[in-house]
Amino acid sequence: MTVTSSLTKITRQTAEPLRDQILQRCRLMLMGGHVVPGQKLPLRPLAEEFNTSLMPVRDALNRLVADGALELSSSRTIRVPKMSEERLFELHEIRRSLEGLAAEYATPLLSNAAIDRLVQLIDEMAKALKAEDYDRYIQSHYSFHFTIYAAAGRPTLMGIIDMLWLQVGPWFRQGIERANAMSGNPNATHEKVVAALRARDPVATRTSIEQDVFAGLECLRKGSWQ
Amino acid sequence: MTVTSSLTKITRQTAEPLRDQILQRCRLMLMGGHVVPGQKLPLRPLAEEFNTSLMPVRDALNRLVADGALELSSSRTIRVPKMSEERLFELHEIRRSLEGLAAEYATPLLSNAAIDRLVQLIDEMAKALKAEDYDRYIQSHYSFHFTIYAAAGRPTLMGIIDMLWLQVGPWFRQGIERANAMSGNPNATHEKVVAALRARDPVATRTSIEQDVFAGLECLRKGSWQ
DNA sequence: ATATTAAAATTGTGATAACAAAATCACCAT
DNA sequence: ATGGTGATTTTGTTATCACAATTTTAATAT
Repeated sequence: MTVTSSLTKITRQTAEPLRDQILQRCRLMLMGGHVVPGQKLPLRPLAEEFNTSLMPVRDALNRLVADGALELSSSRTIRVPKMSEERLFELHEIRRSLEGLAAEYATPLLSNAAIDRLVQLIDEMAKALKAEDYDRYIQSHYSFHFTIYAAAGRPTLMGIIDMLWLQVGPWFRQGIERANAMSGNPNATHEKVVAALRARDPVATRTSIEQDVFAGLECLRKGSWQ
Repeated sequence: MTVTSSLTKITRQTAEPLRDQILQRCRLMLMGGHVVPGQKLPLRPLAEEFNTSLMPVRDALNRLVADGALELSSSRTIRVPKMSEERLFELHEIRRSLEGLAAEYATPLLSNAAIDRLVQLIDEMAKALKAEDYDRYIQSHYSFHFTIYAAAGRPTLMGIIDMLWLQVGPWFRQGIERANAMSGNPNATHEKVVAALRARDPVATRTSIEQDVFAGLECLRKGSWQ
């Protein structure tokens, strides 16, 4: 039995440290929901799957612990955190505040071409939902939001938002899957965001992003996140 | 020549990892402004000063890099970041947003005893300024703010705020020293915060904390942060 | 069957060593 | 003095190993 499913080996590329390659892999696993809350991530089995020594795995996982995406249990084993209703709520409060801020700043700065791309991404999300291709949905959804946040030109702010997404990641997929089954429309708020951006109305953009974040919270809190 | 001034050695305590002890030391150095922006922090000399091997130092410093408190230069040496006016502004935007949020939530939760303690801390800050004891000022100032934020009962939010303070730390001291020389009164906003808390007025608390954050920014941006 | 306990395996932490890349220094020519 | 050039040192990264603590497993007694 492997720690994670289907990991291809890490190969030594000049310049890029193994640690960073492993970190990127782990980030994708978390963001994509390919990981079970509460699951242990022991260093040695992971290192064996990646075909490296302990050290780069240790570095990558410690980084994710620092970001709150993983946690050190009482006995120091590294685990995917479980979610409490309080933590879920808190994460979305912070998300609302910071993503609203980023969206507001992005409003005058986003190019028309970028806004067109947002429309494409909304379409892609809808298609992915219909096809129940949740990996693609999650990818498009991430692109939609971070296309906006990147335009704000606030690297530290974007880093923190990214950190928050990483913490919500493991629960996002199941929330989307359930919402899709219940035939809700997770794209309604996205269209409001685009409309506000088109109108170049910073406050409206902020408000619609805030609504989107809280719609996402509702989506998640209806399920079992234990 | 040593990397940092006057570091006592780290001794192996059962239970607490060396990494965490070193991390705590480095955090105090950064928060206290006992570190020069742009300064290199090479692993081996630091490990020698702490009397440990590379590994726990490496872990602690990598953690601080993850938090944005230190940076990896192009050639991978770890350094105390320099500050640009943009980054300073961005950090304070985020601080305003999140510390305002935390203060608002703390308003109904802070005990009367805690509010009394805040008044004591304001007094302590004033005395420390008069005595030009900036270490004590920084300590009291930190306690003042985080007594409030801790009461909000939002651990993730507090962690992010703490991370932001760590990033501003190296410039905070010189800002305070200069403001003190110019005989400004950095405590005026603190008294407004206490008044708002006494009145149990969440919006007023938020507003006064936001004002305090931006007063702090003004304090810093007047100087040379390069 | 169930609880207890001891042995075995597994875990993260930390030390040491090897390595390549980068930075530094010394030396020399101009 | 100044600029270049090669040798030396210093750097972070990674591998390997030792260790104590925890977890798991297995055996035993009730």
